[in-house]
Order: sequence, then structure tokens, then C-alpha cells
Amino acid sequence: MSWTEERVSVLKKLWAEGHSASQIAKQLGGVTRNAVIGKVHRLGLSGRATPSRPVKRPPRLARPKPRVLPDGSVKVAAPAAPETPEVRPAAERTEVMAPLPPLQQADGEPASILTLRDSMCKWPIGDPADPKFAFCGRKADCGPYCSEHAKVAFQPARKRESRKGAYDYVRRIAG
DNA sequence: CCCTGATTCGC
DNA sequence: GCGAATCAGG
Repeated sequence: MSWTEERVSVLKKLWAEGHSASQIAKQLGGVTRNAVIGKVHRLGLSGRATPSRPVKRPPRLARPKPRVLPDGSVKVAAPAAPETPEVRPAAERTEVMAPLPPLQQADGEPASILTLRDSMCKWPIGDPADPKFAFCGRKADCGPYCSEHAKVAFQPARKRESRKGAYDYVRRIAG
């Protein structure tokens, strides 16, 4: 079947009335819903009333699919260039583990190994090898951490011993 | 697994 | 221009 003026007008009418592509294809006959969608897209009336789907997905990358030719041979197109991975910024990853900056004490310095006391949050902040390495230093809630860091420390429990490991690490550093 | 529209690309 | 294949969702 071909897209006669008649059939196109019917297509437009049904599409405008909100029928789905498969319903239109069924009514027209001789075409699949893909054909209808393709025609709709070509006519430029793709965007209809899409109540529950304003989802905008990124363009699909090319499909280098092998195709079987009539003579039985297989042809493979050159693979399309991969999209840019886009790595997450380091700051975004760190933010989860250290949402709070070290508490400034009276002397303006954050809690260090020397000044960290039992009642202070022992959440490490920064690289231990860095001179600026410090601890959270806020009031420890019920464990070694303040209420905020306790949420982070005692939540994921990934793999095996994130909690114990974190605590031991602090004990090792803090004494 | 059913459905939806969107997109690609060989024809 | 056409539409099958495929994708990304509901």
C-alpha cells in the first residue's frame, strides 16, 4: 500500500484524535504501526498530547548491525563513534562522604589528632597524608561520630565491613 | 510481556 | 520517502 492523499488525511485525522500508531495502522490496513509512526514523523506532527511522558532522552547512537543480504552474505557497517563518557567531577563524589566541613575551634583550627577528644566526632576529612587533614570535631552523638556523619557511616553497609572498617581506621588515626 | 512513540538507516 | 529494526520507557 502507498500513502495516498486519502490515507494520509485519515492518518492525520486519527492521529489528531489521539489514536495510537498501532490503532491507526490497524484501521488503515496494509501498514504496520512503524509505518504509521514513520509517516507521522515525516509529516512533522510527531509531538501530540503526551501527558505522562515529557521524557527527553539523549539521541541513540548509531546501530552498526550486521545485515543479511539476499545472497546470504553478511555485511557489517563501521561502528559509530562512541559518545563522550562525561566523568563525574571529583567534588561531586567527595560530597557524599564529607558533606560537613571540619568544625572550627576557638583557636580557629579544625580538630587534629592532638586536639580530638572522645566526645568529638572522629569523621576524617581530607587526605590523611595532607597537612590540612582534620576531623569533623562536632559533638559526638552516641558513637564516634556526630549525628550527621553517623547517618553516612552506619547506612550503606556495603560488601562487608564499611562500618567496622571506618571505625578501626579512625581509631588507628586518632589513637 | 504487553504496550507506547522515537530514532536510525538500508532500501 | 518508506518502514523494519531497535531503543527507551509506561
